[in-house]
Amino acid sequence: MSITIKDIAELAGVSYSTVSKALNNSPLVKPNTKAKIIRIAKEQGYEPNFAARRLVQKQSHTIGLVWPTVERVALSTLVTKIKEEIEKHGYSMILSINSASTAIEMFKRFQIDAVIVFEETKQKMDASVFANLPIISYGTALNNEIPFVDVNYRQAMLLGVKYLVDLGHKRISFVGDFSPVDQRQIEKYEGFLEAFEKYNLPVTPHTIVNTGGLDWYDGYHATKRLVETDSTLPTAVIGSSYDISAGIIRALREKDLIIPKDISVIGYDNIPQMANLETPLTSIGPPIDVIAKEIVTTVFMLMDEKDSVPTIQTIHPELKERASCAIAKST
Amino acid sequence: MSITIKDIAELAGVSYSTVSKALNNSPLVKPNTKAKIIRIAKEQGYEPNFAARRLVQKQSHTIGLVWPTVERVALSTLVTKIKEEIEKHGYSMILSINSASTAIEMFKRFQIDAVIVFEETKQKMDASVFANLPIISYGTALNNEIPFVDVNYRQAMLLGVKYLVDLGHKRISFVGDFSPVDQRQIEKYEGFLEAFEKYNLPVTPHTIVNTGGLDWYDGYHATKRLVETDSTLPTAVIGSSYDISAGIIRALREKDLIIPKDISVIGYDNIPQMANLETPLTSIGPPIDVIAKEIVTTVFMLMDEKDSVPTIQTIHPELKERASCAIAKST
DNA sequence: TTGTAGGCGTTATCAC
DNA sequence: GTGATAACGCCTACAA
Repeated sequence: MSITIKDIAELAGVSYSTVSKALNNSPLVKPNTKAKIIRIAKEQGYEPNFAARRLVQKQSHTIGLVWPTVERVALSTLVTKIKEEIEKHGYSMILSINSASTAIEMFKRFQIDAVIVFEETKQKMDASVFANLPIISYGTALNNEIPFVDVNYRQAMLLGVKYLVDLGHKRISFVGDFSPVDQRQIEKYEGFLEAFEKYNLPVTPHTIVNTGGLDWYDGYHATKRLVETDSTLPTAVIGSSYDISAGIIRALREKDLIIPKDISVIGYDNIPQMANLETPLTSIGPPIDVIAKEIVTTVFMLMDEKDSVPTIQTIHPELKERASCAIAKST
Repeated sequence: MSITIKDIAELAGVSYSTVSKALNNSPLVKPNTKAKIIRIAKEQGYEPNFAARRLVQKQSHTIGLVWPTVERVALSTLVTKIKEEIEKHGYSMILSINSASTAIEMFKRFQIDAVIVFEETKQKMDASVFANLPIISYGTALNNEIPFVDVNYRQAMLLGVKYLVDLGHKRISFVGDFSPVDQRQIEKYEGFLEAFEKYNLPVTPHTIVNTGGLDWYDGYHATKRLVETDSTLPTAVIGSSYDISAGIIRALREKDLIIPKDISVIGYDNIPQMANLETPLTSIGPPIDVIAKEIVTTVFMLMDEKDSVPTIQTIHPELKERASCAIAKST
């Protein structure tokens, strides 16, 4: 049996309410007694029982994050950033890798104050699961009732294409995966096509390169195929994710194509790691910190007053210049 | 204010202790009343208050896992397996990406029943933090007082080298990272050297190849350098991790070396993904499921009776044959 | 400045 | 079968 404030009260010769006050650093207790009580508590290795405290206080000051797909790394940087952001608000973050409904069930047991969901698949979730629990989703809209932080992928592609066009590029390739499962990949693809039409770019056999996967590996192979054909190569390439872009760079280098002299490259995913690739990569997408901040801010808004939060919140992308793009050679 | 068993009691015209029993499906309450109570509870959207329950029950049936380095993927498969294993015991798993002491502090607030720690750095942790809390660490020994699940990396290397020697190989290279920070990498390296001496293998300029990092990337470059020298190539290579091995395969293929005809390869990390590489890789190390099971079993032992658990528990490696090794050509 | 007492929502132990 | 009632450990008026 662990030690409680009653035990301490006895040892200190005061009532346990005094102990409670002292331990909560209330100004209502004489410094002397306070010091004494605290000392005794330390000596006895007192550990507050949070279940009891929460029973009366109702708040855990903790936010739960549902992240069923740990094995896909892409979000790990974001998770870390979100944690930091949450801590700035004086809250803690806890993680579950279960599916959304199981995780939320568990979080409720812990009296979590709010939930952020990263679930990839659009799942039917009984509304009772998240009834009067501040909850938000990122990536895929979980449910039409749950506020959702979205990224404008289309606009990101537009930004990238425009940038390249302004540099004089015309033969631009999109290297990405468009498995129909992932809405985000599809939007990037569609965004590229839109931009393509908008700037009236010439269609070549290489305009769209399907990687068939999201690993560096997939980007590498796809690009390898691309550069090994006889037809005229693109002067610029847009990679649809960090990993894919890493593969692209590798494949281009192996073909002795100098970036950006021979070919320009832009990668999606605005994360610091882009700077550490073989060639520091100019990238598009909302900076990871911005996404984190947006998500966390929204969650706290939700906790304050549920109604003031829009159902969909869209984050706009930026373009970060690094060393992988150059003016197109006049051809 | 949410609804409690008292409210339900009133609506059902029974005492709240009866409601409690009914909701816990006690056989001590007449089916009729039970049904009625459950119906009312549903109607009212009753949600039990777990803080209150735990105040009396002391158990949360949840195990906390401390994993500060999400951004390093290597462990994610293991985390998932551990979660599954824990669920087999009817428990849940929850994750924190904070440092061990912060995470444990938080877990205690949630009345977690036990803790598993993946922390990479050996940190001084005040014993009071984990006083009478079942706790275990994996990877690096956290502290001499905390039970620790270890992997016998040396033996793994011995296994790999022996296997190759039995196939007739003599010129064997070790491609790995031995940054002094990571004890595990060092042990792999040392294990290789031991085996090397044991079998009296000839030292060549390529016996040891330092990758200087743990990414596929690092393995790729190191191997590239290796195969591009003029000196005689090894007939077999051991890669010290999954990612590094992926890089090795890539580099060998680019040099048009056929695996295993021209060169045999073994990779450390006995995970299913090894089968999906360009060449399915024969690998060494404890199967990931075995590690998970070992960790979880130990944790539950610890919860049952703290004293019966050895401080260090060592898991022994296995060798999984796939398609990357062949008999050495007689030279 | 300190102590008393009621309550938070459950479960568990008794009586009835 | 059902109902009081006492914990569980803590917080917070309010009383002293």
